[in-house]
Amino acid sequence: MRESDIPAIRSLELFREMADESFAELVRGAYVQNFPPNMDLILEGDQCDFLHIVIDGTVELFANWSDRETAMTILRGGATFILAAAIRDAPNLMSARTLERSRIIMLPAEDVRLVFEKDHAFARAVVMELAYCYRGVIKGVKGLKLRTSIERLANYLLKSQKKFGGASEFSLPVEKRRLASILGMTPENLSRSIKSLRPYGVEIAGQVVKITKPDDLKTLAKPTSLIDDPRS
Amino acid sequence: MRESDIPAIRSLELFREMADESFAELVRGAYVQNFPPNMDLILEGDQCDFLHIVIDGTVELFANWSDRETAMTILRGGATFILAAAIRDAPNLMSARTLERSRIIMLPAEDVRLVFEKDHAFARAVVMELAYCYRGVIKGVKGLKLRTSIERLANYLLKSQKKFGGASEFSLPVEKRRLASILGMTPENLSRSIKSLRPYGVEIAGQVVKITKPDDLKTLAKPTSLIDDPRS
DNA sequence: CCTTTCAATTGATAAATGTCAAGTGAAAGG
DNA sequence: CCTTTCACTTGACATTTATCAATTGAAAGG
Repeated sequence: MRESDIPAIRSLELFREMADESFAELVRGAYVQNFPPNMDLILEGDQCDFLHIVIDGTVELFANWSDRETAMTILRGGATFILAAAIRDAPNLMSARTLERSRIIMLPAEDVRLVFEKDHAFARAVVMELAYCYRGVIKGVKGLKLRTSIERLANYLLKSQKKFGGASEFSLPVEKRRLASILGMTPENLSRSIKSLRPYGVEIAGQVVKITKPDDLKTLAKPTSLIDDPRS
Repeated sequence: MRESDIPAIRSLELFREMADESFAELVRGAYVQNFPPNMDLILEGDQCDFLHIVIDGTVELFANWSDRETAMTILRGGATFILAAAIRDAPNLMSARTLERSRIIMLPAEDVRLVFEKDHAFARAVVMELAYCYRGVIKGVKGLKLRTSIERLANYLLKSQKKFGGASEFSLPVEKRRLASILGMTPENLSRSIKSLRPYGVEIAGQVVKITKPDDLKTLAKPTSLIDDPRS
């Protein structure tokens, strides 16, 4: 791995507070690698050998069952994945692939467990990260079970808008078919759902989203921090 | 709290390995209380003041949005809840109520965070528990997104059967309407789904489930450890 | 610049799931 | 023992969502 990657890793929340010595031990066995788009990184069911961290690019976590596939989440710079499996030394519950060319750190899971045993600050950070991820998934389940697909889409758009600083126009950061899968619907239905949001001031042309009546959209979406706010 | 409760708590995985001193500190501020059935314990959105542990009885975690409600999970003796919120000092994402008369330990969340800072063995146990819960929810999402409601029911029945030692006859441990909500369907649809499993050797009379053709049922359910095995 | 490819869309249809309105039946309470 | 209550069931129907089959359109590659 490049020396120049180290400060970027160190500054991630997961590694920020740990002792220099522990960090060195973690980084010693680390790989950093560039992957082309659409490259499989991890296969569901495999033993978890590395904790992965996305430095740059985009990674999709997905799962299969009986000829079906669903996107679980999409990760970007700074996100870790397969932390729970690495810590518990358990098989991966999800597969992972790159969507764009991506730069990824791989820390041997065994090193992670060893350092985790020794360094309390790291253990603390792991707990915080895991609790954060857990809460994220719970919010996802609430959305899936309590909302229709149109409501999920409406809330997704409002969330994206917020992420882009509230601009009334922004660009979808994922292909629509992946977005459909994330939201738990088919691409065909996403198309139709988008159309059905037109009366609420949503215009989507290609990747460009324009929200002209945010208040009307909010009336439909009824966003709540307990589902839609990624922090807290 | 009663002296007699202490060994039971101590023997839970979460507290088994921690130092005596830390355990004493945790237990000092703890409450143990008996609640009648159908008693609200926690309200979604409230700040999290206590880590809860079910000693005896049954607790339902559920969530509401816009006049809708869904059951998230059902907990029995030994289970902890609201751990992630307690650790992160964040608002509860789910509400909780007792289903039966239940005996519950409540540990002040602040004590949990304090002891967590000091006692590495406890921190380690918290991480293991959180990672376990995280993986449980991920399995739930996979079931919801990859399976139809009949497939979810079939797998639920097989899982229950396993829990009861593989007996061909056992009793449903929850009301059907709650089971329906857990599985993400309406009570009406659960009734019909049960009927549609009759060709696969499933007979349900009242609470009593009889599985006469487990192999046929498995062919339909296609259980996989990556969704249906609670451990690993 | 043309061709190819493939995501996205659209329409028609089917399947899954939810809603509403009655009924049934078993358990709890008087 | 009777009444009441309420979970559960059933049937009819509505809605939501998925599937299948074309078609469009934009981006990538020769």
